[in-house]
Amino acid sequence: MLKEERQKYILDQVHLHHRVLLNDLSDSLNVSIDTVRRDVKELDHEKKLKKVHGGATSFGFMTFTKDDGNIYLKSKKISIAEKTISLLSDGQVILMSGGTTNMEVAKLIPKKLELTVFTPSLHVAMALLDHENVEVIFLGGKLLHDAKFAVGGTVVNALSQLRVDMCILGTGYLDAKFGLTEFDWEVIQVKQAMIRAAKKTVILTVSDKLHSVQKYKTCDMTAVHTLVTELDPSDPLLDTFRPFELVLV
Amino acid sequence: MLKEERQKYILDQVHLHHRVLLNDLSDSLNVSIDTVRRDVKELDHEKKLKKVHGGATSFGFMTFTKDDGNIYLKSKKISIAEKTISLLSDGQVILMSGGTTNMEVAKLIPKKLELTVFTPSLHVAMALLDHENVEVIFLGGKLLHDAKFAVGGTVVNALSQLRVDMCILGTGYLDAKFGLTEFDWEVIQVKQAMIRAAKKTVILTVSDKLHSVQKYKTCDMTAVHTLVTELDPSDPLLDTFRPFELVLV
DNA sequence: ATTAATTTTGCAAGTTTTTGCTGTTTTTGT
DNA sequence: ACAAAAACAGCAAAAACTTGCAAAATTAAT
Repeated sequence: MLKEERQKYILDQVHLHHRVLLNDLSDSLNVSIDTVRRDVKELDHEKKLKKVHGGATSFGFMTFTKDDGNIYLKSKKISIAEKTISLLSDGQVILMSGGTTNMEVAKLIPKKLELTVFTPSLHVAMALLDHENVEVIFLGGKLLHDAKFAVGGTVVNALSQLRVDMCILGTGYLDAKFGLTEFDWEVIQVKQAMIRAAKKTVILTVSDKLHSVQKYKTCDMTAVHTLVTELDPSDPLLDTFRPFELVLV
Repeated sequence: MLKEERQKYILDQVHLHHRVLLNDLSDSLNVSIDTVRRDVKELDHEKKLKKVHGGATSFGFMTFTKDDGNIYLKSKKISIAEKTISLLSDGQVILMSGGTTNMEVAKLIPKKLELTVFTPSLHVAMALLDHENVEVIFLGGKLLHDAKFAVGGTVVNALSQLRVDMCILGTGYLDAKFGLTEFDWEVIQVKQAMIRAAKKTVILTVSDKLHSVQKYKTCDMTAVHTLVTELDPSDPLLDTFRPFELVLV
């Protein structure tokens, strides 16, 4: 197994579980603990994850300690959020999924902007309610304990009766070949319904999550209209996505 | 378990409950009290929380209780919440409205209690999601900016299809003659639907709100099965409510 | 294809961290 | 003031980390 594959696997595991133990990694990768240790050390140095005693955690893990080492990731997300907001205009009706990037969008919406937002995310809803001129409609359903996100038939059903201007998907992994993928089946159902309900689909993703594939597929790249990352639109990392009819913001 | 996980759990608990006991932490984390003590000491040194004798508190809580003189009100509500929890049992399906008293109930639910809870309140939903064994279903709809509470046809509609064991109404003013009253018309609609959907109606109210009347009426006293206040059930202040078939907790 | 240079990997010895336990001191409530 | 609970300090075992080094694998060059 190549070193790159290993490190990618490690990153995926960290993103998936928010934390990993070096022992588990060494076990499932069939390499010595030293090798894993070195890999994690490297990834930590590249700010891709945070090495801790006995394992590693993702930056998003520490929800309450905002001023730790994840300033990099946070600033990326804010940059993405700012770009996203330029896509919005008065009177629009939009859908927003969950995720920390969408949270930043919700927080940064200008006070004067008049919007109607449907969302199944508790956190996003909460953040949106700070804005007097935003009408917030929560898509109710069974809530996932970890993601604070509503899933299930009620949500999908409610979405099937909507036809909104835009749908902003926050989390998720993106790959030119495999499209948008996730690791939670129930979330997939909701996101697919969101895409169906919207005229345009906007994907927000930090560049770390580009060229990554997870277990389940939400949609093809052809379903995506706009891709927002913190990278410059001309960045070569985005080349594989150019064949599609995307607006790279 | 990673040290980081532990500390995150501690921080989450502190932020959620505003105060934690070292013993409880040691218990639920399955580590020695010394380890918890060291963790809290560290977090205190990092200014993430405030260590106090026997436990820790969040910074926000301290200022809240000191500046606001409402420690009394808060302790009243906690007392009410504790009484309310004694009404709950494993496997029940219940409805919870919003309000700070219901929030306290949501926070204080024992970790082991298995419940299914429907609620239109963002705050209550958030607090409930802390409990692994509680299934939380959010009743979606248009959210009120101030109350963080879902109202409107969707909520009422969803409620009309439910038949649950109990409905716990948190806010509201109570009077023997005029029944339960509110000042928000849209909230009334939802509460009425909640009462219709439940076999039993439980009202939580601090004694300050007894014998008060607001603009709109939710229901008569005859619709109420149980009344929970911080007062002793034999308190003469409750005399006017005794003619009704109430359980005074 | 073979050899040399470079990188990567695994191992062992020594160091540091973490954790639970001991007994002692301090704090708290009555 | 006294008993109970909590905090502290020191200690020892276990787990995790570091470093240096040699074997193995990968890459580059002849």
